[in-house]
Amino acid sequence: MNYLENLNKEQKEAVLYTEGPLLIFAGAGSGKTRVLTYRVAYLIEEKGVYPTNILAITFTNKAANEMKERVGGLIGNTEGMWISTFHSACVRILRQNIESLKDFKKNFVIFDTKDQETLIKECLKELNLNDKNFPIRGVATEISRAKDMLIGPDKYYDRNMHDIRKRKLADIYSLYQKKLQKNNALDFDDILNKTVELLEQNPDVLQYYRNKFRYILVDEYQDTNFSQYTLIRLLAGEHKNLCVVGDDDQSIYSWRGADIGNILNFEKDFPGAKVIKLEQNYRSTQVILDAANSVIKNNFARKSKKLWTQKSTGRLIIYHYAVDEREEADFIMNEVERVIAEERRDLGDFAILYRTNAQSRVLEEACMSHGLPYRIVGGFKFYERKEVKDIVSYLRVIQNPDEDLSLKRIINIPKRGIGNAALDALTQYAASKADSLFSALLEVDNISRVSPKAKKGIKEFVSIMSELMGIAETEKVSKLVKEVLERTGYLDELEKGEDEESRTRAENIKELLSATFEFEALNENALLPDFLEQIALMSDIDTLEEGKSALVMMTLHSAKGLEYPFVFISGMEEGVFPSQRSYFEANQMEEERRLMYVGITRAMERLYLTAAFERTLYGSTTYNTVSQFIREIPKELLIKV
DNA sequence: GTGCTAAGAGTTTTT
DNA sequence: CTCTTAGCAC
Repeated sequence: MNYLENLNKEQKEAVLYTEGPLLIFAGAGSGKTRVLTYRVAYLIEEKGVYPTNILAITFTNKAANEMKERVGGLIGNTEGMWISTFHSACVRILRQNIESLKDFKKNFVIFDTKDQETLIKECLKELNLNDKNFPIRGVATEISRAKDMLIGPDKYYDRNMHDIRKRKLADIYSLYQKKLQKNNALDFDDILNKTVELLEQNPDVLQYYRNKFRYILVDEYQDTNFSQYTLIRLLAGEHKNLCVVGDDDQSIYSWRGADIGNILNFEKDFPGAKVIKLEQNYRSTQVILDAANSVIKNNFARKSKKLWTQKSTGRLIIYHYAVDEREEADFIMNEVERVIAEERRDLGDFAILYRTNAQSRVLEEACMSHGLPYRIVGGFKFYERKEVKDIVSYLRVIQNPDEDLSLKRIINIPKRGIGNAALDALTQYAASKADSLFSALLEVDNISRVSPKAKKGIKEFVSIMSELMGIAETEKVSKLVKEVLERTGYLDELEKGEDEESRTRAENIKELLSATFEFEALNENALLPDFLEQIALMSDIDTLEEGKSALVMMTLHSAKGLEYPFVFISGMEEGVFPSQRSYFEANQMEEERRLMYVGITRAMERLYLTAAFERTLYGSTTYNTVSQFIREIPKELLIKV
């Protein structure tokens, strides 16, 4: 196989070592994706492994698609292989098997963060708890952390009996789970947890998938949480043909439950595991690597490794200390323009990174005033916009009429004269019959407390919905969305509005429609559940189109796995980066440092670090000192301009 | 039941 | 500072 010639000694070893547990420590830019894709190709072409016996897990859909493409490039096609994120793979397993868990039906929907918050709010109300003592986001995080650890409501209660507040939290958690079940909905965490539950409780299902996935690869293993780890152990526990790739220095998701211990303990978990370190970097210049190495060596909790390259020393790192954030942004834009003019580079060669999304605004304004085309990853989420979510809610009710949450959202959109009074009566009626809100709508004639006006509206709504449900059976998603827009009069109403806002909303709706066409072009026989799943599990970075000639801006987190010839890291100030909130704990500060390490190693040719003396963020002005991470870079690597 | 205004709360990172 | 929510008047 001639393509093995393209690999260095360690990479080759990693590709050829196919049987038994293998841990690959892959430093930034060390050709990790190349190893993974060659490994898959090698398994199939040389070892005669069936594509259907391969499971490759990545963290984003973007990474999964990239891997599919590259494997396809090596061996022709990737049919039969499962190359996907944890979440997509689990949804796929659950769609087949969730009914053996009894609590859920095949047509379940996925609740995003916003839906979760709405549901928790309902729980608080029912339990007479106020959101002062139980801030919704805080409760959501607490529940999510418990779920990451596979701790259910009962176990959570048992563990925290001594703590009055946490006992209440256990009540919320428990009610929250009941409500999810009633809505026939899973949140992000449950997608993983229910899969674990399914496999643990059904030996035959587990055996099926163990036999099916003879070879398992997991990318970004340092970012796995306990439930993902458990899932992998379940699937790989028998044959142990498990290859995990990761870099403890790039673990930046502990706040999401990721446990760096999973990668550090791999050799204990899988005795006899082979360990390979990839330290040769193919991405960056020596200067950039020296900076990265010297920053990360301040961390204690890590496996020692050192990136090196055969590339030239490269240019020094440019550090600019600006007066304020506007001047900082201006400096960046001027520099971009200068380099483009003098060195004939493309705008797409530049990326600007920052710690928080809130920092993007000034940069965006600067791009506009300089007339530079730009793309921002994240921040605004297309599918969380009001108008888009409205239409998606229609689709969700069509797929799963049990889902009260979306139903409540859309029942009076556009206005049908169904107000709170009617909704209360309906909710109570549904509760008394322990049935869904939708079923109460069908029996509205039996509910005396609903006004005639509301009854008329409800009947109208029900008839529209049943028509749409019929359409969903036979038609494609794009056609369905069109019908939703038409029959509900949603788009009409927006187009009547003369103001700017109505116009952008109408545009967003049209964008949603074109998203359905795109979806159909890529997924031939895909149906409504597939579409809803895709949009629910889509991450910001998945929407980044590559090869476009535009300046890219994103958070440091989003930038992981990407590379750009020119990288700017802005807001290099204490309190901004590292973030204020990381001061309390040493391991949080180490995580910030890893984030810095990730940021630095995105740069191929040149790195810029910028800070501002005065910064206005969230309406108040602060004066911060320069980030400690700049001081951790040897002076001789920096030029101050 | 709808629509407006005023006050209040929350701002790290996200599958 | 901005977005959301709650309360009030029609």
